[in-house]
This record gives sequence, C-alpha cells and structure tokens, in this order.
Amino acid sequence: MPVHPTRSIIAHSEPHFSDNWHDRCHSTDTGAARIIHRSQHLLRAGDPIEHPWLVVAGTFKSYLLYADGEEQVLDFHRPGDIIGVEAMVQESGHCSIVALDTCNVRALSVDVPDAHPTQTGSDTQKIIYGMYQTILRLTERLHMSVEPTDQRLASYLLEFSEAQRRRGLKPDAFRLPMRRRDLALYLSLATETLSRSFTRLSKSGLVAVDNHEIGIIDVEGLRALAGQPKNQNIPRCANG
Amino acid sequence: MPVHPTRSIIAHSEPHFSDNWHDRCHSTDTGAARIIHRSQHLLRAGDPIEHPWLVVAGTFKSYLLYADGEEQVLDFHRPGDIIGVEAMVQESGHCSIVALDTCNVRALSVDVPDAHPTQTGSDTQKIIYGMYQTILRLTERLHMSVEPTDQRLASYLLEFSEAQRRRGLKPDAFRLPMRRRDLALYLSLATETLSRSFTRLSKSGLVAVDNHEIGIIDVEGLRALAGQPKNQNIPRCANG
DNA sequence: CGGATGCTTGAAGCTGCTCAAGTGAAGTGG
DNA sequence: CCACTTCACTTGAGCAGCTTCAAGCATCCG
Repeated sequence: MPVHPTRSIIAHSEPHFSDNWHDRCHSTDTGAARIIHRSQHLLRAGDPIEHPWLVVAGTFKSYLLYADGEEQVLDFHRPGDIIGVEAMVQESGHCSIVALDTCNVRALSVDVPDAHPTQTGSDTQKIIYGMYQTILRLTERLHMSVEPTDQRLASYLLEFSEAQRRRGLKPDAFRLPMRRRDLALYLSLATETLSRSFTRLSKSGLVAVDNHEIGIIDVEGLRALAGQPKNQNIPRCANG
Repeated sequence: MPVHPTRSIIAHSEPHFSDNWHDRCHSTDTGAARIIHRSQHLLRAGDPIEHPWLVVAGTFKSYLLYADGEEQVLDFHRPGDIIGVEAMVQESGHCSIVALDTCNVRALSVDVPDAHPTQTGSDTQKIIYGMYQTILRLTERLHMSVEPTDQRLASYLLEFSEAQRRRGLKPDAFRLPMRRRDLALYLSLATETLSRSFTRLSKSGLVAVDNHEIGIIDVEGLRALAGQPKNQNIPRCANG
C-alpha cells in the first residue's frame, strides 16, 4: 500500500556526483567502507541504492525536498545508526543523505530476497515491506504536522479516498470509521479545531459531511488545498 | 540505539483480557486467523507479542498512552496493512491496538532469527533492527511535534546527551554538528523560534550555549521541562 | 580586511488552543 | 415505545505561542 504524499517530492536536478565523493572512496577488508566529506551526499532521493549502510563515524542529515522548495529534515544519523533501509524494499533512495562533517560508512549486505510489495512472497518479506510502509507513513505524517489544519484534513481525506480506490471501494463516498476525537489525535489537532475544519471544507463545497459519512465533491479543489504549502497568504478556504 | 521518550509510556493497568476477545477467537487453515470485535484490543502496550499480523478486514487504531494521560494516536490500520512489526525485534508490544469495528486478522510467521540490538548477528538482523529504530524515532518525533518549543529543544538536547553517554563521550559537554537551520527544520520550528528557545534555556541556567558548543548544566531541570505536558499553565521557562 | 553566511533579537499578526455552552445522536431503563 | 441519561459533535469567545518580516550582530573564509 504505497503512500501518496500530497506534495510531490522532487529529486535533485544537479548532477549526482558533482561533489565527486567517489573520487575519495576506498574499500577495506570488512566490506565496502567509505569516507564521505562534509556537504557531500551519500545518497540523493531517487538515486539507485543497493544496500543500507552502517554509520561508523561522523554525522549525516537525511532530508526531503518538496516541489515548493521546502526542506523536511528527517533525521540526524550518528555512529551506530543504520541508514538507507529502503534498499531492503526498493531500488532507489527515498530521501537524500548528506554528510555534516567527515563521515565513515560501511555497506551492509542483504541476505533476504527483495521484499516487494506484491501479495506473493514469504511472510517475512511482507513484514519488512510493512515496516517500510510504516516508515513512509510516519514520514508523511511528520511533514503533515507542520501544515495548517485544513491542509491536514484535506490530505487525510485524499489519502483515505485513494486507499478506498485501491481496495476497489468507492473513492468519493465512504464512512470514516473513527471518532472525531481519534482523528483529531491522529492529526495532532484539538477536536474542536478538527470539527471547524470539517465545517469549512463542507461550506467551501469541497466535501459533503454527514457525521461520519463523507462525500468527496471537488477532488481537484481538495488536491489544490492539500498541496498548498503553508503561509502563502492565500485564504485557507472560503469562509475561513 | 534505543529511543528514550521524554515522557514515559505507560502500559494499561486493567486486566489485559478483560474484554475477553479470546473467547471469540478461532483458527483457519491459513494460519491463526482471528476476529476482533469493536473496542476490543488486539494488543496492549507491554503485552507479549509473538508475530505481526495482517489486517484482513475492519479498522484498527494503534496508540500510545503517556503517563500524564495523553493519548497519541499512531495510525489507523485497514485491510492489507501489517501491524505489530515490533515482534520482529522484541517480545512485547510497543503500542496498543484496538478495533474500531469488527476486524479480522491473520497471524504472520517470522522466519528470520530475532533481530536483536546486539552488535553481533547478520547484517539483515541489524537492518531490521535499524528499521524498527527508525519507526521508534519517528514515533517519538511525531509526539514531540505537538509539544511547545522549549520542551522540544530540551527533549532533543537530553536525547543527544544520552546518545553521547552511550557512545562513551561526554554527556554534559558536546558540539551540535548541525546548523541552527537544520535543527529547526528537524524540530519543525522556525529558525528564529529555535534561537529564542536556546536563549531562554540558557538564561534559565539549564544549559550553556556557545554557538554550537552545548553544556548541560541542570539535567534534572531539563528533564522536568521536557517531561512537562503542554498547557499546564506553568511558565515555560523563567524569562519566558 | 571585507563579503557572505549564520545567528540573534524585535515587533506585529494570525492560527490553533482552551474554556464554555449548546445541539444532536445513541443507548438504557421504565 | 418513549423519557432520560450519556456521549459525541458543533459553535462561540478570548488568549497565547509561533511565524513572518525586518534589522542588527557574530562568525567564518577567501
């Protein structure tokens, strides 16, 4: 079940090896060890990735760049941390990883067959894929937590709608199975704030709200709202 | 590298089987399938867990309860989702999972040796453990993102200090390797807000700040600050 | 030494929270 | 089947913390 960020993530457009870190690489007997210098990238979003790494020394920063230029710092990685775990599941990096100082990494070898998103395969493969999905979802939520209320709700409704579609159910008319309070705690909002947001989205003509029954009226409008970065001095919704 | 939540997570104190869902369990030929009824728990934080599950039908809510009574909803899980992945790494559930309606789950079998946090073991075990660490870190950050600025920074400094200690380095005097901007993006704050928070913590006598060089002066004070839930009508810091 | 970058501080505006009340839905017992 | 209780949801008013915009100061590196 892929995650669908409401804002598209862009890969770097610069040449991937412009900081020619590969010139400085060298191997040791304990697998492919590598030195990465400050402000050089170990990985860029979208780059091919073959295996995760163990950070041996130094500090990395992993981050996402969104199409509107916003940067989401995912984490700082220090010695002992495992990075690039998406290599267990897919063949391209999902975030960029840059060295904040002189770093040392060791490549880790993977001895489990690719955990592909297919329904076939061993339970272990499914589980590893499930773990990665959890990471993606948490990452997306981390990003959503900085967006204004209406964007957050719009993003959630779109995501839910998409999940409905993937399961062969109606994407534009469904029942939210959780209480307002649960959804509010999920979105990190006060219940009252969530309720007001439902009212705004409804009065804007984007969705129809009848208690837990939701109808998606204007998908494009919802997408436009969800994709808006914060603080663009655009009224959040009509009747805001 | 364990994650150290600044607020302790409490397990449920009620009897774990008080809603006697096990009375209604039944198995099928395709592994241990189980029906969970509304508001019954599949798992409670701290309960023994043997394997992850695949959600076949219904909706689950996973959440954490903090010692101050606050609830953090982690996710809603719908058919196709894999839940309880911590069974790959440890023997107890890290969150509670409750059914929002009538649910159906299938137990998944694990055929990889336990991925324990030890430094020994295969790379694959290390990677699975690393994935789980990533999930824990993201979960903790999700929770931090609802806390006020000073709590967030205090939590981060304590976590960094603890990581220093674990690596045999000074826990009370260290250099933050990242720029203010990076840390601000990590904590989901404006750079100015982070800067002001450093100033407040410094003037409160909790830490010594000299650009990137940090000294922890009052660990207990920092802990008290970090552990404070939001909105208790306590002044955030002296000189707030 | 000088430019650029990073960090700090100030002031104003606005989003979301808290407190509070009112409305609606749902479940229970008579 | 209906009155009553309880819980969920909505709406309102006031407040506070964070962001933005703007300027000044420090630090780094050529």
